[in-house]
Amino acid sequence: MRIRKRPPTHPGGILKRHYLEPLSLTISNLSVNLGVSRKTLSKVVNEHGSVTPNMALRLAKAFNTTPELWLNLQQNYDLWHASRKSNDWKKIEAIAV
Amino acid sequence: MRIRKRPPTHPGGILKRHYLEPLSLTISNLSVNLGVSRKTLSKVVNEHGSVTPNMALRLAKAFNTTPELWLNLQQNYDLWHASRKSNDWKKIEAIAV
DNA sequence: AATAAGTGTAACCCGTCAGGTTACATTTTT
DNA sequence: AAAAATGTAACCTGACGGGTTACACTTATT
Repeated sequence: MRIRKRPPTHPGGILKRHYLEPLSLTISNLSVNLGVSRKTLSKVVNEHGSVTPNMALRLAKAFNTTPELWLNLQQNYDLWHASRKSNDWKKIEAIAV
Repeated sequence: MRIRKRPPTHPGGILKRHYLEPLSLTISNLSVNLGVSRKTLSKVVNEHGSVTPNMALRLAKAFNTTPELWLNLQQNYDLWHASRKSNDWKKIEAIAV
């Protein structure tokens, strides 16, 4: 499988650069729109929090995207970090078919 | 966005029907191969546990698949259930562009 | 029939994380 | 200068991943 050297973009970065900034939306403002706490949204935007399925649904509604867009970004991010966190999985032998 | 009426297949179901049974692999057996506890694997197979990024890496190694295969199944499953769990997100208004 | 293997799951432990509220100090706008 | 926005700490609750041990039940296997 392909292993990137650089970490995949965190969904918070996309949210910030492609939505908040172009639309002049503040975190406080958007948090109200999304119906989540300012803290929760801030954590996501600053890449200290994850886009959960529930959050993905909210972002999708707010920005007319699919929830999968956000979840895929998060998934790639999580997968990359999981593959670095430990190396145990690398030693697993393929089941003979 | 598309809303399925029936819940997406849990990755555990795929694992069971497409890998364990055809290969006559037991849960105990595979759990050793994957390097996880029998309990953890049993929960996944019986759809009472999730495929985490770490587990996805293990399954991918064992069965020569991509980790994304397993994570996407889990993602679809989680998203479907999240969309049913509450309806708050449905009331969110799209940000005017 | 008897033994062995596989299984589901409960009880218990631990650590992590989502998400909320409140509060404070700092930065950015207006 | 005054107002708004922000990052983040402290604290709480609830959920969940993952591990071990143990028990009862089912399925093979001998």
